[in-house]
Amino acid sequence: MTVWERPEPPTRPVPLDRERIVAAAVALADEGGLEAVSLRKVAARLNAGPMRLYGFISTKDDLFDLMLDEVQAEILPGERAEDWREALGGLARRTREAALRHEWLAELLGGRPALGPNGLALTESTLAALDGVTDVDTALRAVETVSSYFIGAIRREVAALRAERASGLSDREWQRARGPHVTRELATGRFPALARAVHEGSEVDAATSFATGLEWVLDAVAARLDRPPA
Amino acid sequence: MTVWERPEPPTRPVPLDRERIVAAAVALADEGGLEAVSLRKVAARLNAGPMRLYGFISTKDDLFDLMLDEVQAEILPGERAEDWREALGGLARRTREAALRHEWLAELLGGRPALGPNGLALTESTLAALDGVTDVDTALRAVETVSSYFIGAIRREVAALRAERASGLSDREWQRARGPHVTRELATGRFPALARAVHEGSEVDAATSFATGLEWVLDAVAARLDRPPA
DNA sequence: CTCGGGTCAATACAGTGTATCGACGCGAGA
DNA sequence: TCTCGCGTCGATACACTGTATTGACCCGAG
Repeated sequence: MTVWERPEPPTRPVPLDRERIVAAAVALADEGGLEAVSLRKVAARLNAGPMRLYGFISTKDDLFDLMLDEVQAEILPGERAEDWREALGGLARRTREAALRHEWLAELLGGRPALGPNGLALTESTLAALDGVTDVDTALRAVETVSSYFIGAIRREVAALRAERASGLSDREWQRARGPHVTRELATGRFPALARAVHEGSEVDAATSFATGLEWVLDAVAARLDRPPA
Repeated sequence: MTVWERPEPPTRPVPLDRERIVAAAVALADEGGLEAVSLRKVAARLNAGPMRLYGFISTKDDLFDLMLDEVQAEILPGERAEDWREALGGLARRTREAALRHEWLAELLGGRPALGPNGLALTESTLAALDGVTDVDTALRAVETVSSYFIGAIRREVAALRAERASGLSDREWQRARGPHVTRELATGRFPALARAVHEGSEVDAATSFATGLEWVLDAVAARLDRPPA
């Protein structure tokens, strides 16, 4: 049998692993949001059939868990934080920055327990920064409170960002009255306090708003760390 | 033509309105979570075809907006709050309670601007409680900070609740080590601070954990209200 | 050289959101 | 009273989703 008669050996499938899968999914989400991530599209990016993925994940939620853990690697602190305040504040700031790079992160944050390796490492490093500063219970409470704050804040910020983008309005216009509908509602006089806030409030950018709230919460933690728990 | 020959007049379609649609959607979500809400199923509950809904909403997200506004009605304060602290704290507590009644609320909270009538009324009443207590800017910052806190906290709590339920583990077991996987990870010794926290931390129920963090944040707000802004 | 096992993908299925379109009942005008 | 147009409703259709099943096919062991 000559070469010409023998068929070309079938192209072996591209080797796959979770890393590659997650990378493809993250890329897809960065481009089109979480809803753009479908098993078919992820597989297509890897020149594979959709069913191939089920060797590495067993459900689509698994993929989201992996994606969350993946970006949490970006949030890990560079070097050991100097003090607890820097550790907690840094965690909040770095999470926010990651969420601005990957807006879909806001949808996942707090929505599922983060028990992947990076998620655990993140909790570990945060708790470690509070070691020796207080008792375990207060430390846990502190981490929970700060985490709750920045999860909520990031969520709100990203939601506002998207709404603004979807409305096509400028930054300023949107922040002022949140589109024609709210402007109209305010004009009815049924929401005087809200109207005053919108008209008299000075516009602050999201970054400083986030930072301000964060400082408040960190101050609250500091107040509890100073005295022993009641 | 006798009666027998004339066909029965066609059953006129059930009159529909947004209220009915939203009620059906909320009921569906209460039973099976947000993902159980499909336009087909909502319509089926109302003895209507799916397309019928498009006269009242123009997209599925619209339906979510309406659902969010609907439950926000449950969060509206009964009577005018005594002081700002009661107003902000009450808002947080009532939101949490609503989220425990409607777990799907956690998925929506903070995910979209709440500009429906009840959402606006909620913001109005909250801002009104701060009227005269501080300047507009500080009031806005206070509302944002507290809102961020409880949105994040509720999200975390509901997520934990669901994970626990899905794992089939008991309350205690789960809270202790979050399932076999984390137990194994902790045993490796790579997460000493986390391990200490899990083993030495006293278990607190979600309600008091929420309340504690809330008090901290409210204290932080109080501290800023006392002195004029820097 | 053959056969068994395991891997991969094609097919299938039930379900989704939404666009299109055809039929049909009702109200207005003759 | 008849008719016509309009507007409303739902059947159908489409592109897509996550996932179960199944069948083909390659590799390595006997």
